[in-house]
Amino acid sequence: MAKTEIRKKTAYHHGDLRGQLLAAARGLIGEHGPDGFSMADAARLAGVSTAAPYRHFSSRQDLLAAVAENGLQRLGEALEKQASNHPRGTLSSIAAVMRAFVDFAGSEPHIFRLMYSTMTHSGRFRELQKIGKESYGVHLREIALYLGEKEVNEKVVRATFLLWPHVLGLSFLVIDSKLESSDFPIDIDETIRTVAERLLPATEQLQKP
Amino acid sequence: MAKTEIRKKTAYHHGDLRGQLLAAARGLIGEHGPDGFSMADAARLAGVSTAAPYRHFSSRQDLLAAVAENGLQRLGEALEKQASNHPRGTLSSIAAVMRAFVDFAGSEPHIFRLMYSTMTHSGRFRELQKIGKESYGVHLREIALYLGEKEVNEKVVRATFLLWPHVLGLSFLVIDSKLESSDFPIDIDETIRTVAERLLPATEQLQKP
DNA sequence: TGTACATCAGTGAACGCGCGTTCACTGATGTAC
DNA sequence: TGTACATCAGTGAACGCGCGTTCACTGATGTAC
Repeated sequence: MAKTEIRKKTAYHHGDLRGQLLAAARGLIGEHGPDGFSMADAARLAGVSTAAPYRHFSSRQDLLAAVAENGLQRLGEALEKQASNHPRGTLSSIAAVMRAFVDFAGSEPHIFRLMYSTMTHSGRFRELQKIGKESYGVHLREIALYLGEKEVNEKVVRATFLLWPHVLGLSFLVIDSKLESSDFPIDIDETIRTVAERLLPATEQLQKP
Repeated sequence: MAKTEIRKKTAYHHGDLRGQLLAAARGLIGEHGPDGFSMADAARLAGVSTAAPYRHFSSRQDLLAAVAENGLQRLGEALEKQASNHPRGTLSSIAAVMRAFVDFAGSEPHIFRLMYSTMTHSGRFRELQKIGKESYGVHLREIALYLGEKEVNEKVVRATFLLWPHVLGLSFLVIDSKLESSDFPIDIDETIRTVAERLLPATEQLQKP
């Protein structure tokens, strides 16, 4: 009985077709971008008829959104993992989380871009935003710990919004190889550390108004 | 003769079809995103046969790249204009340029995203990068003036790369309405000023290694 | 100024293509008794 | 445990569609003499 339930989830007719389609889509998008991905290709890659995907995803958009969702989830896990490699709530854990974010963008540029553009325009906006907050939540938590705050209050949010844009921007610069093609070498870790050191103390200043 | 030369550029058979196609593409992309734009639609909007665009753009990709190029040019002009509204090389002119960048992104999200994704993947990479540098150049110049440097040297580039990611990141946050949906209100101008004030002095520190 | 020729922007019809999606179906798995 | 029925994941063929692009063409404009 227990065994049956497991099989129901992991191996039915085909195995885990939903998962395989997701993986296929991830691969195709990762290589050729969202435009270079088609429902038919994904089906072919999974070794299945072109109609099969519609048992698991209601449309192409739906599968695309699932890929974005999956990316956000993996991003969240990557941040969590890096955070756990450092003493919590220190400058170095904050920097590590920032760095992990940038690295994710650099290693999966197409997926990363998809994640951030799907957020805006998908019908699954809310779901995606919820998951987005999970990865964003890692930042919030580290900064709350660093500032010695017990909850995510206004101060913590403001401090996070001081660092967050920088991380996002760095990510896009990395994707577009702007740092490499700069006339002078830019060290990402150094930049991140400087930014964190300089900006976190500014939180007080921001709170007044 | 002079009149003839002018007409040659502005009004031939159709008028300025190239310009009208560009405008049509801009409109379509601005409303529905790059995916919601087709060569046929652009031609229809310009009131012309579906084959006509190919006299001016060799392919869909080519027209897309032209839209991106045009966007970068307009962005550069917008930055220039804002800079000229403030005393040069001051914190307020730097902040104004940063703000203008974010505003552009907010007012033309699809075009903005296209600009930054086409940069990476178009065959016209180099042209786009050159124009990209024109807008980036406004930042560089203001910061050079602020730091009292006579040329764009390493110090200036490093300082710019300390602010630049922040601007880019803020832009994407604005596009995705992350600032509005934040639990606490975030003031863009305030954020920008704080970042500039805190980060510019860090340039010295960065130079050592 | 007038005529003959060259140029080239825009036409309209057509192409092949691959895609997203639908449909009635089949057959393996799960369930009730 | 065995049988009859229900479920539903995957099939394979087909659809209509709009698109990007090509082609031989036409006719207005520009140019040489």
